[in-house]
Amino acid sequence: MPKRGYHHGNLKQALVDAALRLIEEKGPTGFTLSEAAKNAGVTPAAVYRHFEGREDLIVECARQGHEIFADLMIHAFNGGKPSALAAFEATGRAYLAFARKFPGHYMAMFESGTAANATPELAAAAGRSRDVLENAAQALSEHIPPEKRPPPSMFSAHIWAMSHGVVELFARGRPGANAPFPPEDLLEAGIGIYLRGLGLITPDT
Amino acid sequence: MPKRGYHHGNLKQALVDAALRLIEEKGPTGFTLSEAAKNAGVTPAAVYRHFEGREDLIVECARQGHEIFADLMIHAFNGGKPSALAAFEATGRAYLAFARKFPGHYMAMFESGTAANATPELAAAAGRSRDVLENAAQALSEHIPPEKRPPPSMFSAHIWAMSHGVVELFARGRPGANAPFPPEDLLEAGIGIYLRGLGLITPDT
DNA sequence: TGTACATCAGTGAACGCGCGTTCACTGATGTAC
DNA sequence: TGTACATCAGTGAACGCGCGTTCACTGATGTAC
Repeated sequence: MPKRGYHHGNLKQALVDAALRLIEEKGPTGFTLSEAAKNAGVTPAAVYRHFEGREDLIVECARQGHEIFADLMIHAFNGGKPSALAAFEATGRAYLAFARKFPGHYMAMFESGTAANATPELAAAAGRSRDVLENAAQALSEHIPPEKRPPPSMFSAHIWAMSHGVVELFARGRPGANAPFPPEDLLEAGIGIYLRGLGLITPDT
Repeated sequence: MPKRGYHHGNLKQALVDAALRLIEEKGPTGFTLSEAAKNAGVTPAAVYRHFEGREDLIVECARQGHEIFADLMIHAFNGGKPSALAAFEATGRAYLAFARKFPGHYMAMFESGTAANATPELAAAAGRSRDVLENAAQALSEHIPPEKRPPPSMFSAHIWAMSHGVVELFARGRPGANAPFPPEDLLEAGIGIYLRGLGLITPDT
């Protein structure tokens, strides 16, 4: 029901959406409160009815991102079924899918320079998505021969680092960036090699 | 010889240094031309004697970064001695050492959002440092059993992605970021597992 | 159903600020003779 | 060595701009009776 009179109806979310679009276009620091307000069809001053200021708006973007992220990852992991390995690989693919599908959220979460503990709400959401990753690593870790088993948190840090690196270096529309391979393939192959190094995939697989 | 009269003497480099310090402190977009000029003890207008503008100054920072980077990596690789593997691992460590020691350069190169081909000089420097990485990967790649040998450019992309990811996620002084391990150890272990997955390290090593 | 009124969610004008950039200028330096 | 002069490398004032934020305000909505 798009009334669009004096009152907006759902301005808070409209501002978040506008901010996300701007972050996606110009990066987290290229976005301005005034422009977000304008894109939402509203005066800059109206923003202060819903947020404390510019920073607070970015924090809300990041928070929503973490919620979506955690949900997607939980769904992909699927309780470790059908196998710990398959679930783990699905989780890796979900990471990249999230970065691709929600670039504004991704940037707000990991590239905005906002402290992960800016607000209790953000800290909680960020903790939740970190836990998902670590749980997936933990579950898989039990299938690793003990003598070559790294701590699960190191394990998940490796996967996270490679995923993040692929996103930043090869999955962005950076001008002049020549992605040698589709990022999905690149990441899947990289994780595959890594897991083989842990003895989780047999050489003949 | 610090004369410091009306003429500065080496303003161009002083501006680059000031810009790098600011980028390091506040990120690539938090830096302003005016502030860089002030830090170099000079009027903003003086910058235009040496650079076309703000963007041009960042590009020069990135260019110098790529030169240093390539030199360091070439030195670490050391022509593949004493062994392709050892040289490769030294190169990986050099990557992280560079990011740690020259954070301003690193950010200007990889996080500033400037096109890699903004100027021919920058493109040349960036190409040079990319080639170093790929050559190291190429040399090592010949020791991989052919049936599990990925294209060298994919190989180097994996290592680069993991290195970059470790830098971004765990080696920054991000507030609220709890690095579970020293980044050096994290990266070394990660690359070790990856190389084992390629059959380059025997399980007993 | 109608009216009075409190509350909510916007407006729009104003502010002070620092930015990037331009311009005519001037002090310092280097060179020719 | 001294002088005239071209060139270089800076100054400082000015500009227009968009920013984040504040403030008193007002139109729209919801609720009590």
